[in-house]
Formats: sequence, structure tokens, C-alpha cells
Amino acid sequence: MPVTVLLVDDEPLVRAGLRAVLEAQPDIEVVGEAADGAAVIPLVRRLRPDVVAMDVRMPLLDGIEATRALLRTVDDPPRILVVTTFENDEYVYEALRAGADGFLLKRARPAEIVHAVRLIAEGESLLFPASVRQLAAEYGDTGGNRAARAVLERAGLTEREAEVLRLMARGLSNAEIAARLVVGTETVKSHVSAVLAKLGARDRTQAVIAAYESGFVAPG
Amino acid sequence: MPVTVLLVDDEPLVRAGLRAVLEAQPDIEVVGEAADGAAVIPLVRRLRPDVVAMDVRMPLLDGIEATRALLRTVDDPPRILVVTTFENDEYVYEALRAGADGFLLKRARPAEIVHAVRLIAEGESLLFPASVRQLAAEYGDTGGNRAARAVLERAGLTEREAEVLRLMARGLSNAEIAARLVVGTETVKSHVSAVLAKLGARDRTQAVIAAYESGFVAPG
DNA sequence: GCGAGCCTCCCCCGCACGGGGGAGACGATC
DNA sequence: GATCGTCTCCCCCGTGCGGGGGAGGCTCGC
Repeated sequence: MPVTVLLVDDEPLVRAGLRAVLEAQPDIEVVGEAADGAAVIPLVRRLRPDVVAMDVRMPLLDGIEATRALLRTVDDPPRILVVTTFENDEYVYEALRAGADGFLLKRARPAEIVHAVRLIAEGESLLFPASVRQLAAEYGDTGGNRAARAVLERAGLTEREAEVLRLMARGLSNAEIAARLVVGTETVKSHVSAVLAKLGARDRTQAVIAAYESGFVAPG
Repeated sequence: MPVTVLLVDDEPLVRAGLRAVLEAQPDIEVVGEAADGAAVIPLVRRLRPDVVAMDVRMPLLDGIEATRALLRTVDDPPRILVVTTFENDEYVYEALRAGADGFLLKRARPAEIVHAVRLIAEGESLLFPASVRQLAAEYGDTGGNRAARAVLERAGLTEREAEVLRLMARGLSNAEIAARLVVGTETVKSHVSAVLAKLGARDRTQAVIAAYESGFVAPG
């Protein structure tokens, strides 16, 4: 009976890579994929994977928050392997505090990745902060504006407000947003004001910056 | 006759992902992989790929140096698509200046990655953000990597204007920028207007979006 | 010397933006 | 039925923003 794995990462490329690496093993089966933390819980409920390979930096709900939510709301939760690009100790500790069972760098070799998944599935934990620290020093820690991200995630934007923010982040004026959403400009102004208040932004430019910095919208 | 691609990335996971994405296409063939920039030149000599998909951050020889070396030492060099995780102004400029033909984020969707490889193979240049491509059209460039370079350089921001744009992208108002730069607000307004005109932006929000989309400023 | 480009500052002017209120309609929840 | 949150729309009002001009001082290179 193979180890079943759910992949959670906002980059399709990474998901494809993980899938290729893991499915090359006869005893490991990738049973599903999710692109953000918010989609994880229902998927876990349905697929009941043994292991969730979870990215840290994701839109909507990051890996750490998703881990917390998962362990809090799901009975008999899967083991969680946090997968990330390059890390600082804060992330390691935060992830472990949140209840993750292991911690792995994307930079790891395929054999290490496979090994990690097997270990985690067997109930072992896995972490190597030494190599993490070394890599962080080697490549220079870019950090990331976690403050802005946290703000956005905990801001509690409604669906409509998020929609408006997305359009703001595409450079649309209030009038253009109104036309796009088929509502009045006064309505859009209300939503924009709500977005600004919730994000702690002074104007739409700052709101758009927060959207980019938090990963709510991505360049490209 | 399929497009042949050489993958150069120090992360096996990313190579596996790219391979999975690209080989799903009947007209694209991955002919080889390399884990660092130093291994690229002999591989290119032997395999003669149409396109090299090259990571920026790599041990031994980074993607920019490898690009330079490749174009300097190989006859009839392949087209070079720089693939990277984080958008960073220095990298964009440096990579294009080194002679890369395109610039792509790893977080791009599979369809975008495939599209990028095809475009590059056809001799087009590619800058992932639409706004930059738009600039290319506006400035009447003929395509090719010279175009890409020229666009970014000839987008023609002066040093001062670039400085103002950076501050705009940090959410500062005109008055705050003026205070920071120790000049009058009217001066800042002049610079901002120049930036807007050169970027084809209607307001500062669109300018900041362009800054993010072009990699002029990077999230995090 | 002279122009070109850049940085600096100034004027007028229209308007989109954002703050601060309020309010009706609807669905979900209790 | 009552309450809450969301979405919708409205009012007034001040101002920061951006367009369209112009102009002086400075350092370049021709």
C-alpha cells in the first residue's frame, strides 16, 4: 500500500517537479494538488493523503497558517512536510510550532526528497536547520515582507473587496472597476475604502504595493 | 522538427518540473540538463540546442556569466531564456545586457513557459510583463534581444526619475518623496510626470504596477 | 561659445480620489 | 423574528494628483 501525497504549492512548475520525482517511486503516489493553502482542507478531507507536501509562501493562506488550520480542523490529520525555497530560522520554528513534521528545501536532491517523504510517512520527523542556515547565508536571505503579507491575510477582505483589489492592482480606476463589475462608482469607492482601511493603506497605490508584497497578486 | 531545449538549473526539482512541462509538448524536446553554469558550454557544443533555459542563481557560474561566456565562445549560439525565481532589477538588466533573449519567472504557468520557449525559439524576444512588451512596441523596436535591452535602457528613465519611481513603489506621496530627496514638491511632480509619460502609465498606481511587472522593483 | 540634457522650481486648472457620514436590500445565522 | 455581514448606492467636502505650460542653472560634449 503506497504512501499517498498531496502537493500544495502555488507554482505549477514546482508541483510538476515534485510529482515527477515522487511518482518515479513505486511506493509513492501523488493523489492531488492544490495551488494555495485555502484549498488544502477540503482536499485533505476528500483524499485523506498520508503526507501533505506544503509550500510556505502561497497566496490566500500560507503554509504555516494552512498547517495550523489543518491540524485544528481535520480528524486524523496527515503528516505535514513543509517545502520551501530558502529559509530562515523563523520559518523553521514557525512551521514546527504550527505542527509540521518536517522541513525540506526545494533545492534538495530528488533522492533526499523521496527519503524525506518516506520518513515523514513513517512518523519520523525531519529537519536540518544547519543546512538551512548555510544555504540562507550562501544565497543571501531575501526575507520577504512578511508584515505586509500577514496584514493582507488577516485583513479579512471580503470576496468583493478582494476582487476590487485585484482590479486596482491591474491599474484600473474606480470608474473602470465600476464598469467591469457593473456597479456604480460609489459602490466601488465603498469597496476601495474598505480595502484601504483593512490593509492599513493610505491610498490605492499603497494597497497595490501591499498586494504585490504579500503575493496576493504576482508579477508576470 | 522539434525545438530542442537544454535545461540549466542547480535545482533538480526545477529541472524535473521544466522537463515535465516542456516534454508534454510534441514540438519541444529537452535534449539535456546541466546543474551549473560551468557545464553549459561543452554541453551546448555537443548538443546544439535551439534554446537554453537558464537559471540565474547557480553555483560555480551564474546564469548571467554563463550567458556571456556562451555568446562569446560559441559559434551560432543558442537563444537564451533566463528563468528565475525572484524578479530583481539588477538581474533583468544584467541578463539582458549579457545577451539573453528572454526573461521568465519560475512561477509562470505551464502554458506561459511553453509559450516563452516557442517564442524564443522563433527568434522573438520576450519580457514576461505585458507592459514591457507594450513599451517595446511603442519604441518601435524590431524584436530580438537587442530590442529587449534597448527597451529597458531606452525606456529612458533618468537616474533621478528612477529614484522617484522607486520611492513611488514604496508608497510615498509626492510630498514625502520631496522631503526624502530634499527638493520641492513641484520638482517631484515634474519627475513623476516624466515617469508616467515614459512608462505610458496614466497614474502613479499604474507606474508602480509597471515597476513590479518589469522587475524594476521586486516584492519581498 | 553653444546647444542638449538634466534637475530644479513655478503658474493655472480640472478632477479623480478618499474620508466621513448614512441607508436600503438581501441572505445567513441564531 | 431579530441580528449580523455584505453589497449596493447616496450625500458633502477637501485635497492630492496629474496635465500643460514655462523657466533658470548646471554639466556635458561638439
